[in-house]
Amino acid sequence: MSEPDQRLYFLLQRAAHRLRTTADRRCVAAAGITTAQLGALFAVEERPGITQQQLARSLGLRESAVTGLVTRLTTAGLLAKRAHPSEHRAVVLELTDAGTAALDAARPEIDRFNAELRALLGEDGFSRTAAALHRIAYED
Amino acid sequence: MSEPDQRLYFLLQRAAHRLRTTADRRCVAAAGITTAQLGALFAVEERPGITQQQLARSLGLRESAVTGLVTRLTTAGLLAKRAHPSEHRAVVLELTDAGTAALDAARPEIDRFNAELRALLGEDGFSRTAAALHRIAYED
DNA sequence: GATCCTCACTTCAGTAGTGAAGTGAGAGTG
DNA sequence: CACTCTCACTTCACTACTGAAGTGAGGATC
Repeated sequence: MSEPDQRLYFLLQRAAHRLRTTADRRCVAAAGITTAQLGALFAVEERPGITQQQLARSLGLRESAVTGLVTRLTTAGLLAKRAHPSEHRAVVLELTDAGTAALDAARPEIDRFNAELRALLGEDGFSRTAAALHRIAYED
Repeated sequence: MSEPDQRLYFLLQRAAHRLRTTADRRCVAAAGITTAQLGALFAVEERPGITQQQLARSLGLRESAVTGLVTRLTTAGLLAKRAHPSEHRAVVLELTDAGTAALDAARPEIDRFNAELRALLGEDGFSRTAAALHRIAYED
């Protein structure tokens, strides 16, 4: 047994990058969208009428990143922007039918992906890792 | 106790993204480079004379990504490209003095960062998480 | 000696993000 | 009624990736 790699930061980036590229490939093949776009669609599904600002907070991104993401999704016809009823600056987001369809097409693929991850780490390792990542992601 | 978040993939991306942005900010403040660039400098320090192809493999990136990364680092004067003695296509990478200096300036900052992570997760959580991430990053 | 092949590296278009600066309609204030 | 302020959202320059296609000097083949 060699000593374990102590640079958790680089390990985390490596793992995240590897997972992202393979998940993106599979997700694009299954539904024509990336996992970043999928995350946005999930958030809108969960909270229809969400604003871009709220979406940014929910995804942990800056508003400028969301502007680009939403632009790509509306251009692709998966998301619709409408004026907010009371807040003149705000925009209200909703899934189109195509957006719902893409979500449905992607769901089994990402479920499979998560299941593979669970099998790789084992039940215990999976939940322990999830807890640690949750702590890192949402600390404070 | 609410049920734990089961979507490990999104959790991992969230955690990686959050860590990356804060680490990048601190690393840029301390040494004027990003953590991606720091990773490349580390790899070259560890194996002077490495080729771009080997660097790509070592970082888990495509060669096209390394072309850009190396270009930015040579432009910044932190890395030097030389012709490979025997392989006419290959390029040999070495740290400049400024590169070594940047590495030295960044090292305490990333050590501090890792220490904070270790404190956040606890000794056990840290090593268990590192093991899980290692499995994900280097599976097969 | 011309021809083909190999394969590090490069280039290009696209996605995905930061962070700083800008925009502009509506609310609040005098 | 003009005047400023607020603040979602946008824009811009940049870093950082992928994946597919291109480049070109040197070795192999005939």
